[in-house]
Amino acid sequence: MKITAVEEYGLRCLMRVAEEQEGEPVSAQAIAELEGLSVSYTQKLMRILSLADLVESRRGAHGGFVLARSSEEITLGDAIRALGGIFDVEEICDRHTGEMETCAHQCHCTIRPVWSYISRFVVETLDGITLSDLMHDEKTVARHLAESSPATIRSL
Amino acid sequence: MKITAVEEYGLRCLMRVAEEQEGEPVSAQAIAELEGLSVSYTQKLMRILSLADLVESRRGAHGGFVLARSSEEITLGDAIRALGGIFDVEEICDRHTGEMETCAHQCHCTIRPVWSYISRFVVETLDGITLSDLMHDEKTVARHLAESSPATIRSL
DNA sequence: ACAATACCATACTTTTTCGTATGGTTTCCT
DNA sequence: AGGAAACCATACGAAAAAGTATGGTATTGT
Repeated sequence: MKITAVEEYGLRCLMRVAEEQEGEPVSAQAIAELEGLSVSYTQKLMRILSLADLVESRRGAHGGFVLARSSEEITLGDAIRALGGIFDVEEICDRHTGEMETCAHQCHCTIRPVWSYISRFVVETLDGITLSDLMHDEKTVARHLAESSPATIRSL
Repeated sequence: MKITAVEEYGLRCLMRVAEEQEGEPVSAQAIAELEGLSVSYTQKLMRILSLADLVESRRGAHGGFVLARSSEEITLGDAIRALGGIFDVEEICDRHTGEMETCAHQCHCTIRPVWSYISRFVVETLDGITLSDLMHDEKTVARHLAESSPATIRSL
């Protein structure tokens, strides 16, 4: 179970835009320097975020990217979904080899509810954290996590 | 955030061995047919499980694979760790591009505790479920998950 | 107007993961 | 003994992901 490069770096880039205090656009060039990424790659990541309507782009001199909504209105869940998404039970079961018409476990799959449980937890956790939350220090975020215990994960 | 093919199929193959009631070895050929995988690929997956000491192999006629321990003593966490592992915060931060000596967020990384929290939850959940648990029907597993709410996830 | 800045869109290369193929070794059975 | 069953080890090819490059378009400022 892995976090992809696009998710990891894309989220970092998004945070750089969110952290801009004056509301000025942040250029891909600037983000690339801050994160140690190439400008090309940064542009690619920003385009994904732009197409997902998480950031708005401004062309031309002094252009760059600004958040499409306030940092309180964008959750980590929004970001991760845009950048690749969280695994889903249906997706897992659909990825069977072509030799069988349908998932070998379709009728009697006991692994399914485990993935379902975990992915639900992850989605709820990420949806409960906004970019604004992340702009505080680690302890604040940790406290926020501990206090926001997902309640619905018990209802399978 | 994705579950890899090796994790998915490897776990299924392991379950097929666990489900063998008589304690007879299950051949890669037999597992391949049950799961709709090629024999080659199944062998590769079983080798991973074998090197991780989750299964033992028996060569020769009537050979195959048996669990190295009882199904009560092998957890999903053991299996996933053998098959690729769960993402780790250190691993994420180490995967920065070569242009910077160290992670751009080293001193002030607020995303870190979120991944830490999630990975901890996943590890605890998977470590709390044995292959034996999975050999019951979905409802049993679901109930088991709901009842075994990880307690330590709050202590960051 | 024109040059500089910066995003846009797509194509390309490299790396990793996925899956297959092959030749070899061990064990069992007759 | 000898052949068949089954794992072992590695090499190979295909597909997906990661990352780069390039030519183009829009905006700003002089």
